[in-house]
Amino acid sequence: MLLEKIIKVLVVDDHQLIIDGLKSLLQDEHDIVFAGGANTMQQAIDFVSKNRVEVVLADINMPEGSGIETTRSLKVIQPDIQVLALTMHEDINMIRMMVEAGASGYILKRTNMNEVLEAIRVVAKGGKYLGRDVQEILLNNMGKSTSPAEQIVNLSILTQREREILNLIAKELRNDEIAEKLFISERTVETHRRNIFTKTKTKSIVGLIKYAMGNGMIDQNPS
Amino acid sequence: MLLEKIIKVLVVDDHQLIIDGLKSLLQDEHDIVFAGGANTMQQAIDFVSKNRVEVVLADINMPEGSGIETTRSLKVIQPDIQVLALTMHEDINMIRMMVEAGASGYILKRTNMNEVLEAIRVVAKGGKYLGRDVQEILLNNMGKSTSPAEQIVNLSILTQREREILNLIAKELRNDEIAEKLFISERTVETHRRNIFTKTKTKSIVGLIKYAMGNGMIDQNPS
DNA sequence: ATCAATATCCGTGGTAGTACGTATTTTTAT
DNA sequence: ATAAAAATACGTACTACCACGGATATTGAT
Repeated sequence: MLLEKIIKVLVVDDHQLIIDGLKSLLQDEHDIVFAGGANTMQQAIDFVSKNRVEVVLADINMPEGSGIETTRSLKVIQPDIQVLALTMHEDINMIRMMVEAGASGYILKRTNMNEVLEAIRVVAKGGKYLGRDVQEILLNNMGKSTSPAEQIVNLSILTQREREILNLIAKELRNDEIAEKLFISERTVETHRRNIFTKTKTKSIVGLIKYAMGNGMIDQNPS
Repeated sequence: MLLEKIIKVLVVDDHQLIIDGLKSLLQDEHDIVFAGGANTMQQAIDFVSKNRVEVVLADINMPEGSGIETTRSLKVIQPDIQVLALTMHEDINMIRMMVEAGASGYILKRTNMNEVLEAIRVVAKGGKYLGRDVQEILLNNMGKSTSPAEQIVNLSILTQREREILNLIAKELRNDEIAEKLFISERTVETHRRNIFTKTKTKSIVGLIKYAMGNGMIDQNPS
């Protein structure tokens, strides 16, 4: 192509190794350049504030801060930036929410590099890209949830307090221990707990923990 | 160096993207060659049966089959093979178990590529390598568990039945539902459950699910 | 032949979480 | 200024899970 523009890509992933790997892969392409890497959502926001990039290739399952919020922030800073979500988990709701938040594409880590390159080129031109497997998931789950509107609103994000409590639940604290720690009544903890279940559309702790781990909502570290 | 031998490396990871990334990175090194990639433990075993490799760089948190068993199998097929465990999770017990199973090194995905290359070279020479952060974790957790011997024996692996039940627990079935499904008494399920807790050294479902997800013991897929 | 591991089962009692409904205060957004 | 969202709190009844201690049948290894 004649007037091809070089696509500057920022890679966001909490695993440095993956950044290194993608850097190496992107460097082999003539029309794409690795602009930088970020290990946290905050670093990504900082980078985008100071440097112009066309595409952000971001793992959205990261400990601090959801990919949804970050995507919104990035779009505010640079409205024409294209966010390409990269994730291990094939969560139907997450896909919907990311698209809603302004992501231009969604691909799974199990896809190969060619597809990632294709996706980068498509979104850089302003197009939308959903990985083949993602499309399948979407098709297979058609109608499996209530109307997108209300659902996305509810699911979107837990409040700060709810996050805090979710993390303590994940640390295996009992309700009474959480109550003591936060200087609130055990009843309040119960209420928060119920709201967390409702918002995450989970019905048991098992489901909640899987959801939370899958969405990087809790720190894996024992501490 | 003069008589440097080329190190052939097999990369095992369920995410094709990571294999692609590591391939690209390894290709830049003069003394290392990317021999192949495998997406499952079985593929890895097949590959090693047919091809000679010096080092297996493997993500041990994969859905089907634990990294421990696979490491043992690989060492049986090619006793002088060096297994380098690569993982996201910094689980003290997993580290112990992998080392016990014959792994030559253990590094976290959040380390950078230089360390990975260093690790590959060290283990290829027959040395042992533990990532800096892994060493820290080991130091910080000194004495936090009982004598290694008994612990590893107990922890090693769940029985088939226990795995089965663990998976049903992870699917959010209640004890009575599991009992019904497996045509056994609810009491039996409770007993298995107790044994699973004991073996995994977890004390609550929350801990158990985190452990199981971290060690790839359960299928993430909803199905 | 015997031991260890696995898988099965029971009782009894205790505890933590769950469902449901309701309500007040504080903060935030318009 | 007013409405909506968030955080706080209570009661009552119910259920699932957990702790403990025991028991038996089956299998496989030595």
